[in-house]
Amino acid sequence: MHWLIKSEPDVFSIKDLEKVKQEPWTGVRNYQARNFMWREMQPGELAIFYHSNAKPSGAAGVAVVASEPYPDPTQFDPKSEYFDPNATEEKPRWWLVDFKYVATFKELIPLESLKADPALSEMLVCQKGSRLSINPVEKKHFNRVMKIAGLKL
DNA sequence: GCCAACGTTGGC
DNA sequence: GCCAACGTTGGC
Repeated sequence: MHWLIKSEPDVFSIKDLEKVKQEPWTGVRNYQARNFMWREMQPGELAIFYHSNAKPSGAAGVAVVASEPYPDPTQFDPKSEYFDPNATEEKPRWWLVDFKYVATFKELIPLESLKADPALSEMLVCQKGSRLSINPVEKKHFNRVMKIAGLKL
């Protein structure tokens, strides 16, 4: 499976990922998104790195799943904004994987362009009201975005 | 188990 | 900053 992961570039951008090389995807507090990381992602699977809440928002690059799932450490940290008082070390509630940097697109592909492409009309991120921070992406959609970006992996 | 109230996401 | 969409919470 391929994926799309959203991040606000003001908080953590594709450039930040390039700098640190690898990053634990902390702070996901949505069960659907968690389940994708916990139960479905396999190391080596590729993800479109998407900039949300940006000017403009859009597909910015590519990352790769770089770990097995493990408990999100921020859920146990009372000082973290992602602290969850209902989570325990014995029974963690939130799981994550690491992502490793793969590539940055020469130019960001704005959401507007993705939406304008008939080949991507069914891609989740193009749907109205799509809020999920981690989306599964069909291979044909992933390949299409790579083609638009002029990227050969 | 229903649903109103509330909170968050994210495009614009 | 606005607001549509939609997830979560909590009273009943």
